[in-house]
Amino acid sequence: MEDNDLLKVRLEKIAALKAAGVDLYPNDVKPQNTTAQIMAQFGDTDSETLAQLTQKFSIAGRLMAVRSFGKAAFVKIQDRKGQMQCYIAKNILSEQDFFIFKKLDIGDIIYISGKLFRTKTNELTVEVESLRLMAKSIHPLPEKWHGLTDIETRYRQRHLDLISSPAVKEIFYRRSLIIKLMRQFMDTHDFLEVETPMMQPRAGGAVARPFKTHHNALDQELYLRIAPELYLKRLVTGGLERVYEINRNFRNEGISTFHNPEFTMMEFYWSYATYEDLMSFTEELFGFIAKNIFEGLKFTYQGTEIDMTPPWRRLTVKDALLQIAGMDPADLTDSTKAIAFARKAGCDAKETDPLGKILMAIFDEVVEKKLVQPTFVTQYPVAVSPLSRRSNTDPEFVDRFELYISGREIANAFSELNDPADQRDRFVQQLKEREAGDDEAHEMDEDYIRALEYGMPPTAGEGIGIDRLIMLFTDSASIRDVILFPLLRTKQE
RNA sequence: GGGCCGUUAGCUCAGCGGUAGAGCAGCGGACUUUUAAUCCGUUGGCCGCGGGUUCAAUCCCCGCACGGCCCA
Repeated sequence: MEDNDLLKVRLEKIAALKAAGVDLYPNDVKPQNTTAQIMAQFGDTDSETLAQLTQKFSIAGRLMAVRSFGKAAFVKIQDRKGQMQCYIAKNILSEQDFFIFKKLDIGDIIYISGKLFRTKTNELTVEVESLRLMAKSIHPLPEKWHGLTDIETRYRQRHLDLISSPAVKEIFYRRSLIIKLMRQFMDTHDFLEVETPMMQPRAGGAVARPFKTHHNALDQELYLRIAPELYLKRLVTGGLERVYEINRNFRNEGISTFHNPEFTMMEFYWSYATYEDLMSFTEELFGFIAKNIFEGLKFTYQGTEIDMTPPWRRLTVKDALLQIAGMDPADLTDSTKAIAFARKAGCDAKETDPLGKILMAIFDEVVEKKLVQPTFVTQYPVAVSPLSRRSNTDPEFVDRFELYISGREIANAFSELNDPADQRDRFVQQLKEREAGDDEAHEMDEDYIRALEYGMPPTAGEGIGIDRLIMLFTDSASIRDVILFPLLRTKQE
């Protein structure tokens, strides 16, 4: 299924260019300027001053528009930072260069050089003195005005999306900036950036289904990691004390506007800190990013103003269930009552489930979407937190929080469980749930317990979903809009 | 996994039981200061795929594929 006629025309042009001795894919010219740099430097310079300039400028990029008058033309060249208008005139170019210009198509990569001037309408423009074809394009680009709107094509052929939509390009520039800012913030606070295994013999550190793979030489099953947690805490035990990792996690679960099977997470561990320290730290980190991007702590996400001014709301899971879900205090301690409430709220709950799990199912169904402004939900049931430290005030709950913004979980953090005996008990409990049919329950990890037995300092750790954070800071409705190549089903012909 | 929606020219979209339309892009022509340039002319379609209903299907029905949104 090829665009036959359009392709044929371009192939004829290629033949004509070749016959005239034109190299279609040279690599011997380097542009000395970018469109953005010229604009920044001469955007305010008047015509008279420009006319005095003897300096030549050269830019390269994709030909995006041609307005031709026969013997002259205005064209737009787009490079990584923007677009610039250029003026082509037959009496300025060499005969060969003008011949090449006439054979160009929108979408070709070209190089031009010349002097700057202002047009009648005062637009800063390069008067082209010489021109090179740098790479021939044989497929037509999306329409110039509407651009590319077909969502499937946008994700499958992201190059077309990036070429035709400056707003998309802007999102990925901002994504890079946000991650840079996070690194800067962590480095400033004396955290060490590390990399831990993506392929693990046991997929631990979170509650999720893993992807499975196989190493041939070792003849061993391996899992793509669902979290780096257990490795990062080994490093804390090893004395690194403050570590962070920004990298991909893989979870073999459904795809939605908030879930991609591979997603980016920043996880960090901070010795001698508690989950309460992490709340303040998170407020500072998010504030640091927001101030750099928005020059303030308030911004709009999908039509709703989000205010990141600290301190953020803090409430316990229990209080959230009482105040927001409208549960009765008796429902929180009685499994039968909790199950009845859960069923009424429309979530499944099995009689065999521990109470804590049932409560969290109600939380996810009823409370989550109502937490629009930044909110730390604290004190999770121990049953759903196999790696968190028990609370000193109530051992059935743990010193943990999840951060919700715009009704979505953005971060998960807790004071780490560093008592190896308790950790073993938790793993044993998880094994029981696995045997009861919960294939997401955590596996036993003897190596990890052994590491804890050497003594891990009291530590707090946090994971922040980078893609979701970037959605928030780019006002994106879908996680696919902040991931360059989101997973799609392979198309079969 | 379920529900709803979409798939028509390279792109953006109309059409809707009687055999395919527009704009942009392309091609030919005019034009040396345009800004989605303009003006004249013009090429281009397995109407996602497979069945069915019908004298006749892009249109109605069923299935499939891919995508979107919502739900689990």
